Amino acid sequence: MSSHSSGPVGVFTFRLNAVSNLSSPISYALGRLVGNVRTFPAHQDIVRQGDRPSQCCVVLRGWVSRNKVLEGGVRQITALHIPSTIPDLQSLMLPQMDHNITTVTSVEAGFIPHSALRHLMTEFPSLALAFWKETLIDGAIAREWEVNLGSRPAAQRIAHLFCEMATRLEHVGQADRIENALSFPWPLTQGQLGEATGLSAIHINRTLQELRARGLIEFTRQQVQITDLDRLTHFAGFNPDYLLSEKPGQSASLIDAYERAVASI
Amino acid sequence: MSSHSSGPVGVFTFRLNAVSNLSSPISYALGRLVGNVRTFPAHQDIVRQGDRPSQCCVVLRGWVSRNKVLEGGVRQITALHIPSTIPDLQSLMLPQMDHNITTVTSVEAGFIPHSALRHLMTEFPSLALAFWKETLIDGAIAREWEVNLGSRPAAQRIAHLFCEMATRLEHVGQADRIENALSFPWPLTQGQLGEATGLSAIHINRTLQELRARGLIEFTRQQVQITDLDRLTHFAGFNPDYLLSEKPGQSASLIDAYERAVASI
DNA sequence: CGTCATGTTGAGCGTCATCAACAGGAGTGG
DNA sequence: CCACTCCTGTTGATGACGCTCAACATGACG
Repeated sequence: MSSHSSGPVGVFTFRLNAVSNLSSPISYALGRLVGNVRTFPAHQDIVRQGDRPSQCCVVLRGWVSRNKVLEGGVRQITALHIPSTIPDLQSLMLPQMDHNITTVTSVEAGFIPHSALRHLMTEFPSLALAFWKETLIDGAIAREWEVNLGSRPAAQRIAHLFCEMATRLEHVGQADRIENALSFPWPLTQGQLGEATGLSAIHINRTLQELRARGLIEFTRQQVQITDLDRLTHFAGFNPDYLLSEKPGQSASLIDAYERAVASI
Repeated sequence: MSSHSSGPVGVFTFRLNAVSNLSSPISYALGRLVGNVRTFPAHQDIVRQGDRPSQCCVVLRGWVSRNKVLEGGVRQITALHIPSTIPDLQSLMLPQMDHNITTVTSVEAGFIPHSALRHLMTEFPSLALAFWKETLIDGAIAREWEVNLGSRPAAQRIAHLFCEMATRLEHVGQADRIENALSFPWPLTQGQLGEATGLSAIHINRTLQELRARGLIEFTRQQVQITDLDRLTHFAGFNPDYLLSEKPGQSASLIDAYERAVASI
């Protein structure tokens, strides 16, 4: 537990320890680098396609989306990010952003200068491994979204997204489970859900009604309730393996060993 | 230039230098680790979903696809890989594969044991940065595929894939350019093209005819010819920036500096 | 025998339009 | 200061219509 665990940065350092298996000194140092914390309103770009950031953004509260906008104005959401992640970490290695980072809800975000991150990476080489692993998991999620967009009909596509977000939210303690039922906040409008699934807002509306009629999900404003997770999982063809290809803590040994090996040179 | 540059491993070490900006000693060492080179027939899995590989696969000749198969038997191709890449590099960090690696053509592939890669990464910490960067570029390509699958109509979707592959192939010298025309090998059947774009094989067939009728592309068996790259680029809404978010050689300074910084500890 | 080609049919989904519900903000009067 | 209205923008809901694309044919070509 770092001294930051109680503030807004706490969720960040907590995740670094639990999910990314970073050792406490590294996550503590990272947490201390987060500065310039401020609040963004909903539906606002934090980073834009074509930008060349000199700092990275840490999401501390709220949801953000990765998205690209086509010439015609159509927007495709390619990923959803929940708190404690660094959505534009790639700008450290790829200077020009290929997509936008946009707030979904009101968002509290902090910033870490690239220079500080680079310095910390030379001090703790295993940090690069942790970042690489984060990127690999993002990649696995992106692949599953490709399958969703390319191969599943509308109802299953929406259901699959709900399954994925339910799993990810529960994993960071932001979903309430009672037996086989799961409820969690859902800040996306039907229009945004359409942008994420490649469907029109109208068709989203009708398909949601179908899912409700089947008794698979319920909506109370800003909140989704999955009545029977097993049924929804089966309906959507959801397999959670891709979200965390290993049990938490398992890769700690690799990262620790790497740290010791480099330090001993 | 390593001593391997003339053999099949040459394309691998060449790309490590040119694209990944690895220094010659590292790429030379990596090239030496490639062993057990053998040839796979077309349409065969090299690595399967659920596998826990203990080695990584280096594609030396031919094309492979990343793909996932749904319960109903529908296959979604999420990425295409051309020679000189390591498609299952992620198995170093995420032990369980979330997707299949399948040959498209006949493929020559070599293998590097995880243990050797891990050892080399402790010897050259900047190798992790290079691998991370590769993963980030893969991620940028995956995002563009998500946009393709979710937001573009059939004709533009296919045209966009042709633009992407033309650019990537030309980048490694496997496309012939004459003025504004570009021709390159195209080993995918119409069925596989459908699996990559989320369209039925029949609709692929008809849309290809439409593209031919518009004079945008021509087909000779196993070969695609883009008659006017600018026109096709405009038609598809293709912007090549995401493929290499920087000019080759630009990130060499970061990786070199990282190598020196860690070595000087 | 796999791949490409071509016709027919219909389901799935997009587009356009309208309407209700709701949340702010400005102004008004109490 | 608070309550009430009016206005406006956003979201969700619903109907009518048309187009894109999938499903199931059946041949033709290597």
